[in-house]
Amino acid sequence: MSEEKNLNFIEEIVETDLNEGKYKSIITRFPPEPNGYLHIGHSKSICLNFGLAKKYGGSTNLRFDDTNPVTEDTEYVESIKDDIKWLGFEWSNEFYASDYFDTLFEYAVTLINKGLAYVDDSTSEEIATLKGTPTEPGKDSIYRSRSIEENILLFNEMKDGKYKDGEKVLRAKIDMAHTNMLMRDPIMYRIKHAHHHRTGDKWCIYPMYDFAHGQSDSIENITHSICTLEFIPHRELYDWLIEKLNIFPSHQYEFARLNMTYTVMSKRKLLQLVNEGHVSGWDDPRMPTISGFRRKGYTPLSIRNFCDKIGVAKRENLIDLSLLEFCLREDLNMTAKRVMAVLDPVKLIITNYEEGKTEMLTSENGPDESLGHRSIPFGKELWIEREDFMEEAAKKWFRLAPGALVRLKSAYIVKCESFEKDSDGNITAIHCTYIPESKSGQDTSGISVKGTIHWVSVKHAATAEVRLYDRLFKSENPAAEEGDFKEYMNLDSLHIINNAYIEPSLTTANLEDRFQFIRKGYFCLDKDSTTEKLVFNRTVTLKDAWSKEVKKG
RNA sequence: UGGGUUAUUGUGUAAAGGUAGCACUACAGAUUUUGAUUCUGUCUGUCUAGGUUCGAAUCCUAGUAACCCAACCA
Repeated sequence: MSEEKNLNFIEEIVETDLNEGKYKSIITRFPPEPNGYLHIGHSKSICLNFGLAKKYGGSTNLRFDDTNPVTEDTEYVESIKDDIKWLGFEWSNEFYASDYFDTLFEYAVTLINKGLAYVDDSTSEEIATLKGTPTEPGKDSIYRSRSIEENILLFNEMKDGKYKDGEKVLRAKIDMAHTNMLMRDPIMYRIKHAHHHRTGDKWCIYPMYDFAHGQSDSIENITHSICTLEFIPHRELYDWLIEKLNIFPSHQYEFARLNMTYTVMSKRKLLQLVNEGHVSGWDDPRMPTISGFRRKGYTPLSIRNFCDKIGVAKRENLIDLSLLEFCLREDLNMTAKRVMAVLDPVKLIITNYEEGKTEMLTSENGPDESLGHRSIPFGKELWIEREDFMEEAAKKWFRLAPGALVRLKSAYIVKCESFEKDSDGNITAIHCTYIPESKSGQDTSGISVKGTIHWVSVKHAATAEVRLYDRLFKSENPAAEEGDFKEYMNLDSLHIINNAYIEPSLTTANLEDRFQFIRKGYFCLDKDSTTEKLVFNRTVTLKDAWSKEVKKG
């Protein structure tokens, strides 16, 4: 019945559940821990969870998994909300695991009363030792046989702050010889005399992930609790707790997390890059964080399309960065306004053009008519790109060289007559003549040229700082390399151009605007911009067939 | 050496016993006032070995490889 739909395995599960009447509608959740910024991997999960609810008419909760007060902060809560909104999703409810601390405490008491939980006074080392290894069974703690009454008393004392951090824990009583390590009497509660960003100092005991997550899902009537592969072993415990507590049976499903070439995706590693100053912050445009991509000029649509294309499955993957860039260019190509900017300038002088004359030329803002037109000032002296001139033309060279003709975009065809060099051999000026009949849009010259180059009028140019970003890592998969992942960083990942020349229309650019600097790439204004100094970030380069031609030799 | 999960072209993902498809990448060509875009075309694949079947990526058996699990993290 769904032959042409090509559903992913989770959509198939949802459709089956819906068709069989297991649920009337579905509820999913996105459950970040507020201890860091969201990255592109999270956007896969966000698109999956929110996308599922949208597709099947359900709803999605945003739930902060804030069970560890020492690593969490409201700064992260705010950034996470911003990122999800920016991506274009709306949650039905904003919840916190900490909303359920009272309920969770009652659940723990229930388990104690059923003889399924006990207070253990062992140190963490003792607990680790008695836990055994994957190949050897663990051993029971001497505290495992405490009476229900004693456990209730002790657990309440834990809550009341009678004990110091680490003195006692509450554990589920399952099976110390279980083949699944997580079932060997997992810790449910630990003592942490720490200030929580939401509950303040109300609690000094906090539930572990396993004792909070499934129950939170259950409380919210989550039908499909979707997480990544490394949580597969947790599912058995997830189900065990729901069964013993006899609460709404949410179900956990696991998919493979996103990995991408030339970057790292673990929060720990990203935090390290920030803390050690390898990048300027979580939103450094080289970071794979959502805020980093946003600052770099990525669009929400491009990221959503990307998440759509990569699919959802259970095998380990390493997605080509080029697919993300394809999705980006696909979007930007349709929407970005075309403008001209010269990043590495050299002066071009039109010897037969009237001194001091300014001509306003009309240029289209993009391939789509709806983007409209603008006028650009043209004059006798122009800045052009240094790399668009070659003293001795290479084969298949379509740009400027002595004697060669080239079209100045939206202006005239010029012919290179001569050039000047300084004592170091650098080109300092190029002298051309222009063909007055070749004016763009009213060309009667009958001349056709192979190359078109961009330019900015010297007299009218504004200046700007332009930041060119490259991949942060030289290795395709730095996390999988030998040694420290930071050894594989690309030390040349940021190139700053202090004085690029930009066409005057760019001086009124806004933060949300997207531009294509013709022939140079896509750019956007950076938040560091001031009225005195504009700063542009390169979002992504254009595809470049010429550089490949050059490499071929 | 225990348990769990996964193997389809360079990458990712479809095909639920019946033509191995799609996208990205790469390559070639056409168009182009962006060496962009657009358009056309080309290349490479079912982890291995057996078996069942008219027919196997799919079912069976035995291997192999990768990843996850021994935090009072999530």
